Amino acid sequence: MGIDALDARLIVLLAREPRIGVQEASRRLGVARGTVQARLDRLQSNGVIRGFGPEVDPAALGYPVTAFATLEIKQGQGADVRAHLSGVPEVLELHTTTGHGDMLCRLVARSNADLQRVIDLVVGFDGIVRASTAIVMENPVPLRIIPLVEQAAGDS
Amino acid sequence: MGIDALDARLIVLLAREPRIGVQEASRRLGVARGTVQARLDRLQSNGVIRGFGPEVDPAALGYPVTAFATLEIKQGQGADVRAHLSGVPEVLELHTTTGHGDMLCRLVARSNADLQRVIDLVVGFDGIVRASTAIVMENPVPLRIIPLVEQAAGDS
DNA sequence: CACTCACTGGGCACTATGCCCACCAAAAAC
DNA sequence: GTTTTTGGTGGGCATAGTGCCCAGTGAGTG
Repeated sequence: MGIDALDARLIVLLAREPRIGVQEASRRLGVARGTVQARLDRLQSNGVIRGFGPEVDPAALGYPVTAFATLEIKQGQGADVRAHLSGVPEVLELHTTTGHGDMLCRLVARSNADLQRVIDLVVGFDGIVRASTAIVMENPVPLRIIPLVEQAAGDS
Repeated sequence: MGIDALDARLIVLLAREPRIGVQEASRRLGVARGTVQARLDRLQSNGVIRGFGPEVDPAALGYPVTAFATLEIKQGQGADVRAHLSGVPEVLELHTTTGHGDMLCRLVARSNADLQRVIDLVVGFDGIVRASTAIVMENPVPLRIIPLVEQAAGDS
């Protein structure tokens, strides 16, 4: 576990220009193609790189509203709630957490009005005691990984 | 704006097996290669597909702890706080929200102990009045988009 | 009816891929 | 101090995919 500077440069390069292939990457990094191939294989079998799936923008799909909901769960109902929420397409991710709530989930909706429908879908379930929702207004830092990769490479 | 069933099948296919190319995709979908190419181009220029960057697992980088922090900001300090947080690599994303807090950010750390360091980094800034942190224990629903894509295709 | 638009199926040159190999240097093991 | 791994280099190879072109067709629209 751990990553060196070349790994980091490779990941950053792929993050910035995903369309380039192994050949082009080897040229940009100034190393042999075989090296890039070996690094990529290792990073993927390591699990550092999970895959290269398409990044889909919910807004472009017609779901421009994002919200985070903190849920409080009735004791022992965790599994049922998980199953229920995983069946709701508008629930993009779900975490169980410490702290005031028991779960935190990310929601999307077609509009603020539609968010009401989604929230009703989410909390309209027996195991959920209470929900508090925060609507996202701006997203000054979109989900990113590059700075972390660079830091992980720097002090490893 | 909107997506049809073929678009959805293409996105789902790419999400499940990102390594396949246009050729293979056209075979799987039973359409001509040119069609897949045209659809892909359209989805990308639409912004529906933002890109195909590598999905990096912070845990595999040595950051297995994830947390969400709700921040309360001093009036008029929003911009400064944004700039400060975007300079912290462990801040993976940042949103401004309605509700009790003013901002919500996703953090990662090397350990629970290290999380203390990260939180100090984050809140050790003038504009931040208060922070409450929820540590993620489990992630029953990892960030996903497929169900939403399928729904968007179904009722469009 | 004419027109546009998306899809088809084919062809083309070019390039990348996956997979070999021998060779080399630095680090690790003995 | 010598031997063995390990990781990188640079090259070659057949296969396959890419980007890009075209003419033809069928559906939907004005």
